Parts: sequence; C-alpha cells; structure tokens
Amino acid sequence: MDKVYITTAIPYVNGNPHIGHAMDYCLADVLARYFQMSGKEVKFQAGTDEHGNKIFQKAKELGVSVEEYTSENTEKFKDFIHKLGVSYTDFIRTTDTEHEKRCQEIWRKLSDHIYLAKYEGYYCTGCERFVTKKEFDENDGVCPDHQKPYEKLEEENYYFRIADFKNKIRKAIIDGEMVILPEFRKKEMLRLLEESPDVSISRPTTQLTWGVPVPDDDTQVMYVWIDALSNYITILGYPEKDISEWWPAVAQFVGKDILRFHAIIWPAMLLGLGLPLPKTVVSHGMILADGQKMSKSIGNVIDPVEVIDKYGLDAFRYYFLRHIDTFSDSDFTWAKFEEAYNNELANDLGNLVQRLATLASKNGIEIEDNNTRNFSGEYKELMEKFQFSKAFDLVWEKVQNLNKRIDEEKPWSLAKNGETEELKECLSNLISDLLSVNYELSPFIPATTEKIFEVFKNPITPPTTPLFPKN
RNA sequence: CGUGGGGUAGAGCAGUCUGGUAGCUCGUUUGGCUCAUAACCAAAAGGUCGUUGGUUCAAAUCCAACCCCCACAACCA
Repeated sequence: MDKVYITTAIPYVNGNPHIGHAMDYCLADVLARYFQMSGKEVKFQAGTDEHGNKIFQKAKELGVSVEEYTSENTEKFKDFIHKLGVSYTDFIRTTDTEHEKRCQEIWRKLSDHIYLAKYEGYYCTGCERFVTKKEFDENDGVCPDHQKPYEKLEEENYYFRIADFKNKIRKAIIDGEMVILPEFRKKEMLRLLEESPDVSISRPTTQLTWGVPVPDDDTQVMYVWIDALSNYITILGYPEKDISEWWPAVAQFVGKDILRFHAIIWPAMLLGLGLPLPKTVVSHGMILADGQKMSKSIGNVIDPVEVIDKYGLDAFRYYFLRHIDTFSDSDFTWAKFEEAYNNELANDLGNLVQRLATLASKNGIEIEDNNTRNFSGEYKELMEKFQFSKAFDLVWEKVQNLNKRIDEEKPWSLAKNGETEELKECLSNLISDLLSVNYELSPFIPATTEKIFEVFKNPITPPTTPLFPKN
C-alpha cells in the first residue's frame, strides 16, 4: 500500500491558536482524508514549537515554570486541533526529550556546514534583541519602545552555510524535484535564495538558555532553525530509524510568512543530511478581515473557535476550504460567511437532502446502493494539485445540478399520477447520485457527509433537525 | 529603480500563459414550481475589462510607459 506523509507548521506556543494555524490544519486535513479514502496509508504530523526567549520570559512573567507554561499551551493547541476535526496521526513537541536528542545528532551530522563567527550589531537591552541597520537608522539609534540608545555589541554564533547548497536547491526548485506552490511563490523563493546569507543557528547561553544545547559547546544553545525545522523528521525517528518509507513528505503545508524558511533553510538542512527534499511545499495565503490584515491592535481578529461554536465545525471548514482560496489571500467577513452558510449549506445542500429524503420516505423508496464509490478524474486531478477550493467548487456544482434535476424530473408529479415504477427509478437515481457527490464532499465536511450517508440508509428517514439550521 | 500580488457589472471573483461575439456567485427585477430548511428552478437588467500609446484583420488577453491598492523585508500568521 502506498504511504504518504503530510506535515503542518508547528506553531510557537507563546500565544493562542488563531485563524492562520487553522488554515494549515484544515488544508492538510483535507489532503489526508482524501488520501485515506483513496486507499493510502497516511501519516499526518502536527506539533508545537516550544523553545526560545519569548516563551521563557512569558512563563517568568506569569510566575510559572517554563515546563508548566509550555505544557499548558500545548494542550490549548491540541484542543484546537481536535476542535477542527483534524485527523493527525502523530504529535511532536520540540521539548520532547527524543526530539532534543535527535536534534543534537542532526547538528553533528551537519557540522561540516557549520562554523563559528562573530556577529556585530546594535542591540537593545530592553528588547533583548539585535536590530537591523535600517531599524537603527530609522530610530536614530534610540529604541522607541524603551527610550534607550542601542548598544553596539558583538556576539559569537554558529552559522549554517546555506551557500553550500544553493545550487542544488535552485536546481531542485526549477526541476520540480521540490515543487513550491503556488507558482508565483516559487519565483519569489528563487530570487530570495540568491540573496540568502548563511543563517545564524545558535545563541550564547548568556542570551538564551531555553533551547536545545549545542553539542560539545556548553556556551551555546540552538536558535530556532535546526530545532524547529527538524521536527518533520525527528518525529519519524530520524536519525536512528530509517525513515524512507515516509520521507520525503508528499506535502508540507506552511503559511506564506514562513515559506522562505521551508524553501531555503530546510532544504539546505536536508541536503546536508543526505535526505531527499519534500515533494511539495504548499504555501497558503493569509485571511483578511474585510480587506485588512487582522491584528490585535485594530481589533478585527476573527476567532475560529467563535465561528465553530456559532455555526458548527463543518460550516467553518466549508467556508475556509471553499471560499478562502487555497493559495492567495482571501477575505473573511461575517456577512459573507453567513451568506455562504444560508445560501449554500442550508439552501443548496441541507435542503437538497431534506427534500430527497422526504420524497423517498413518503413514497416508501428503498435504496439498493452497493456501488463502490470513487472520485472523479477531474476531482482527483485538482486534489492532487492541492487546488482544494477548486475541487470543492467542482463538487458543489454537482450539488446544484441535483436540485435542478429534481425540478426537471418532478418526482412529486410522478407520485400523483401513480407512476410508481418511474418514480422509483427517478428517486433511486437521484439518491444514488447524491451519495456519490456526498463521497466527494467527505474530505471537506466529514461530519456532515457521515450524517447524510446515515439518512439514506434503509429505511430512509429525513433528518429530524436540519443539517444546517438557520438562526 | 527592494521583492511579490492585484486593479474585469452594486459586491466578491474567473477569464490573460495558447488574441477572435465578456463569464460565474451573491444582490436586484420578473416568471415558474410546491417534494423541501419561505427552500428549489427559469429568465432579464447591469461592464468604455486602472490610464495612455503600440502591434494586429482582430486585444481584458501580446508589447511599452504610467497611475492606484495590498502584502512581504529573520519568526507578534
């Protein structure tokens, strides 16, 4: 049996789960369910990124141990993932001991490409971070948040020599060995690749302690990259285990904001380890609130949990998988959401199920349905190109066509005229086609499609409460 | 000259690669149906395709210049 591996970006647990994380999970989940239904064995990773100063400080502020803090937050993310109905199979925390050990092994294996160098720059003791030259100039050398002049500071860091891999990465991207989606991001990445400097991958312990220690140097701790990115393979047991049955991943889902790390640093690491590159890196767009970027300060943040609590999980999945484009930025407003909910979920699909079930049950129709179901060619093609919103559109067209057909074939007239044979055939066909459509809807809105399959088991019984109630 | 995306009916978008009567959804108006969650179906109205110039028998689509909006620029998606 074919095996496929799908990954999601691991969120940094210093905040609450938000809509951006939800996108990652939903997209990956649709693909996972699709592959599962296609008879593949699926491994689906999810996890949390838990190291770094921000988390360390946050815990300190709250007066709890950092272990307690990260555990609590990880639970929040797990709850969130469950709430989204995500069918992940494996969960990783970067604080897992196994992960930390494996990370150190990975560091050792990459050591030919790692060097120690001095970094000199301007540093704000208030922010506890270096600022860019540009930022320094813009603020006239004084931190606007702390009203303190930046200090010139130098520190020693380990660097990972991206330059060693640039040619190979470029070639892999161009040849499609590692596909970057969407296409326009690929171009952007190729350009960024050319400019990519070697990347700093450690911090002195004087600055950062909450992280994986650098092997054989107790004055340095790993900075995010090797620690976080390696999760995709440490979860599979790398390096002790042979991961070739799962790796390379068929798809790695990331937000466009972190695509560059997954298209440059991550491939460089893999090449350094002698591992194949992921087959596809899928970058999804951002969700805008009424045309604007969501931000806490503007106060226009859409909380996915609120949407789910108000309208149900599948309504959420429906909107975000169909009306939010898979690749480019799309807009969310409550008005649009409600419109889609009422017109499409309730009127198109909910009502279709209701009217067909009622017609069948009133006329004592029994369904003989032992067809093996499968996905249409066009649907498969779109799904395998990760064009989920397009695939969803395609299926929805079929839903609407069924409503059309009912109107054309007028089963209620057949019943009135006592044309029982014709009636039976008409309804059986309609129901059978609905169930085929339902099958294709399953990766997107699994709970609803399960209910629909339930409705059309003999004896056919119309849902007692609407699938998508209005108000 | 930082990089990338975009400007097409009231709104949201497709069409641009591979030029050839401008399309979809919602909304609006009108008609039909009655199985259904006042749901469903049909039809109509509505656009100088950002601007200007060029290529062509023909341009939303190719070329050039310009205007406007948005995102990104080491992790507050």
